[in-house]
Amino acid sequence: MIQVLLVDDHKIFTEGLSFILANEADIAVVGECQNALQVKQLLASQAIDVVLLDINLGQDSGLDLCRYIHEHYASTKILAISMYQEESFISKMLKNGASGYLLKNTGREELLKAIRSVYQGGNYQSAVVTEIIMKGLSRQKQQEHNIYQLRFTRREKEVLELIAKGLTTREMANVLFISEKTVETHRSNLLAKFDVKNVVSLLKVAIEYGYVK
Amino acid sequence: MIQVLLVDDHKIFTEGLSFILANEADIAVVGECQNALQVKQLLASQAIDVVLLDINLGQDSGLDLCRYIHEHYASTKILAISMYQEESFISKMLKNGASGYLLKNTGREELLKAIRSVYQGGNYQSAVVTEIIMKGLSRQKQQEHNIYQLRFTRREKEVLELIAKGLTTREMANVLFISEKTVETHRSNLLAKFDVKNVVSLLKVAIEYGYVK
DNA sequence: AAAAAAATCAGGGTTTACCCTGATAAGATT
DNA sequence: AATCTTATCAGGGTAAACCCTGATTTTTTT
Repeated sequence: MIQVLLVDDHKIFTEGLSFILANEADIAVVGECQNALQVKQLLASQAIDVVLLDINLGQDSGLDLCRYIHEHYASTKILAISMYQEESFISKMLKNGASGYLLKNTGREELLKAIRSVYQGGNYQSAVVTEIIMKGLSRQKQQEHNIYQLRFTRREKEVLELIAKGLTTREMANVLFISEKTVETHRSNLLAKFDVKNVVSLLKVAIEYGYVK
Repeated sequence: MIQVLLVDDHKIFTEGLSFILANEADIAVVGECQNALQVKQLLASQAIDVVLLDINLGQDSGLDLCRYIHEHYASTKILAISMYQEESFISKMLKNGASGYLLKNTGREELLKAIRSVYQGGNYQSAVVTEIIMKGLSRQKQQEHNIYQLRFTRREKEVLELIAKGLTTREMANVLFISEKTVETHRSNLLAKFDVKNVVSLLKVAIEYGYVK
């Protein structure tokens, strides 16, 4: 009997999955969680074989939770579920210990196949996901400037957020207790990293790629 | 028997719903659609009582589809489902003919209640949604400056879009064949209407409220 | 220990954004 | 006919953004 835990902040989704899985003789849903805390508590009290984990857990980070589970419960397999087919998400989840990545637009059959596959120690990626990863890999080789894998320093993130709040250079300098010149440097670096020429474009791209909300 | 149609581009979600609803004696799921075209075709061939409609249909706009259904099949009730609790989304859906709005984090019980309620000609809003709408309404009354009902002139819309593309005043002037001063006037009017003090905030608010994508 | 990355700041410059007042003219509305 | 809205443009100013070069110190990585 495969002990399965469902994790998604959308209750109706986990309930739906629960109904789907209820029909399978070899699968038992032992819990449905809406947030990271619930998951940690449940894992502490009970052995779980497979966790169906949504990346987007509202407040909590599905990524962090994924790593947590993988580190603390090595034998528990994780199947990431997401509606986003961004390559960055997928590769991050896989790096953080997920044995598979499913999109929410996959069907019941594939879900069942994936659960059984990872339970037996294997991996499972849907065809679509595999394709995306492949494309990502080849893209990485070709073009150096990949906006999905930009890395920012602590300060750059802070400045980006303050820019998004509409603060001017002077205001940011006051908030961060650094000189205006330093703020300008960080902003300038951000513009270069995003390959844009003014803050308006910066903000737009940053929102578009989820770096700020 | 309530004839229900499920519309969501995430197959696994509609399948989950389908399983949930299968247990109810008075409800029959007569179809699951992943896009607008499928919905239109199915509606043309079959009478539907209630459509569970996700706002986010990938390519297609759930909003437009909502209006389409409401206009062409007046007796068909629409229950909007979304993971977003933005007041703008909710009110837009309700304006476009939805009889109710559910968040994806509502449970099975509430879903069933909502379906039966709208089927009988009523409306249904979950407590959370009601609260959000109320807040929105009271906000409208209190503060005269209601960002949701701002009206823009043709030029203002054009300038806003160009700003969002990151163009400078000069570039906009060239594109629109008007003087820089005129562009400045339009931009200035936009800043005033949105009640912000620079283009960065302008863009952010405009994106937030759906005036630009 | 050495190298790389990150954070800090400055001078000095150009460009763009932003603000205010004021004005004209065409088109829509009442 | 009178009014309102929209679109157009100008002068003249301040503030902010943006660019380039160059530099020091701290932190992190190798």
